Amino acid sequence: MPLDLTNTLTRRKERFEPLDPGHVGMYVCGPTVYDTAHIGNARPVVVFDVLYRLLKRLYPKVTYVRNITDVDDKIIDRSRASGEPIEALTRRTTDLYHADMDALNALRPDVEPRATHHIGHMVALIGVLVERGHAYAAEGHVLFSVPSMAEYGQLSRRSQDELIAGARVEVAPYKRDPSDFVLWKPSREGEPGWDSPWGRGRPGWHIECSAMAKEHLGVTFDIHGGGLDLIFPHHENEIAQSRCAHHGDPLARYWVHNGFVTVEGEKMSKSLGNFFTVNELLDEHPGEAIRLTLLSAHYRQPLDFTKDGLRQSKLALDRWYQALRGDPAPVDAELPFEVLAALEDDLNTPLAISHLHELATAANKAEGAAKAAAKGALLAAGRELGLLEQEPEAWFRWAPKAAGALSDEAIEQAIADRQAARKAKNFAEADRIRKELAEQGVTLEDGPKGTTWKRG
RNA sequence: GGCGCGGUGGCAGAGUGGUCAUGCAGCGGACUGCAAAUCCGUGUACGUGGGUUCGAUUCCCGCCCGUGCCUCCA
Repeated sequence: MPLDLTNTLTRRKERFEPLDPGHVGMYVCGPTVYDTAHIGNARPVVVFDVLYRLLKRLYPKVTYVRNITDVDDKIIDRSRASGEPIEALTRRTTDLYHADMDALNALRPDVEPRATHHIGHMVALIGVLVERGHAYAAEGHVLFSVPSMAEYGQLSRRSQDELIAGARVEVAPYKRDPSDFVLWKPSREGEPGWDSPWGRGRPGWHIECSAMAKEHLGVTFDIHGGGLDLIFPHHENEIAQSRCAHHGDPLARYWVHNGFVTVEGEKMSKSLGNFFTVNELLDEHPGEAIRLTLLSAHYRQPLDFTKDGLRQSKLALDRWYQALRGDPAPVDAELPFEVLAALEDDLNTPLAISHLHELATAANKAEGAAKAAAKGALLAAGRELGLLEQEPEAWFRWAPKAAGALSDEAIEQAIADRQAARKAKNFAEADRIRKELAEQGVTLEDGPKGTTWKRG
């Protein structure tokens, strides 16, 4: 089965054909490490993690590159405001980012280049652009000359006239054209800076991705991903820089963009107070529930992130883990065809999820060897989505961080007491214990093989 | 203003030119000491007005509503 992806370049769903079927390259724009990741940052991570897993299944080798932007004005501002040195700030937020994304079961990329480790490549790239007349130096800055590239605007479908008409913000005096953008800017005393032919300074935002993508994936590679909002100006400018430096060769062949996240129907913003960091969500919700919520809408659709959505995701996972409970499922089962087909059709994760529900129903109904096989199929399907990666019992024992939850031992003891009461037909006492546990968020399930329990 | 996306049953959310999404919630049943979990059954859904068609939620046009981007925000 072939893979189809919606390519922003053509605005159409296209058959994915890698340059080299033996080795697929993918670049996704990563975080600027100045603050903890919020739920909007997590969506592309999870979406492209699903794509990465799928590509690894379909092709013998995949190189997934996701950068860390560790030089940026926001970092400088934050450091200045808090007094935390830049190195400490970027290291701390990078570590937290890793921990948070790990908790969402996102695989680490194969390469995670840091902008500060690629300044030399950026300077070299800028040098080529200046040499070829696509960039010019002015007042310590180096600017990309947008009018020098006839095809500028293809990805975002903007004509240069529109750009100029839309450039209402104040235009820096050193710009020859209002749409020109910064490749290199001067650093003042106390700001991070590197020596360059244009004086001590630091790179503009877009150039790092051009430089690092070239370094780790070559001039032209297969897939470039990121959030919808990056189409313009970031990706448009990356394309301009890279193509003009590389004799017009394409940068990426497939551009894949995920939709935005809103929270309870509103755009997420700090002023509205609906700004959720992944880290604080993880205190109250299992990582897999957050991940499933992010995958419950198609990646190109807007996603409204809600408490109720999280609750539903938790219930869905409860259902699947319930189906896996008991005798362990075989871990080497084949991925069910319909799940693979859903993912290959432009990463249709909601459809894949509906198949997981059907697989769970089938597993619940089956008996004996057929049950084991059905559980294996469900497990394989879940794992393909980066879900169902823990033991069912561990899942059901999960407790929110803040909860003064009963210990597992206390619960087990209460269950034993209740069993004794039940055996003595003292159902009033048995029900009292069950009610008491229920008030602590613990649900009991009496089965033929004894009583099992779960939190939440 | 320019470019774009979307309006599906109580909720979430796929999809399709002509019998089924799926899950949650609800209702009924089986199972259970009672529950929980599980299973079975259960719903005149596709913003609106036209058009194309034997037939449109699905294609085309208009309208209404919502929403995103327009220089450093994933």
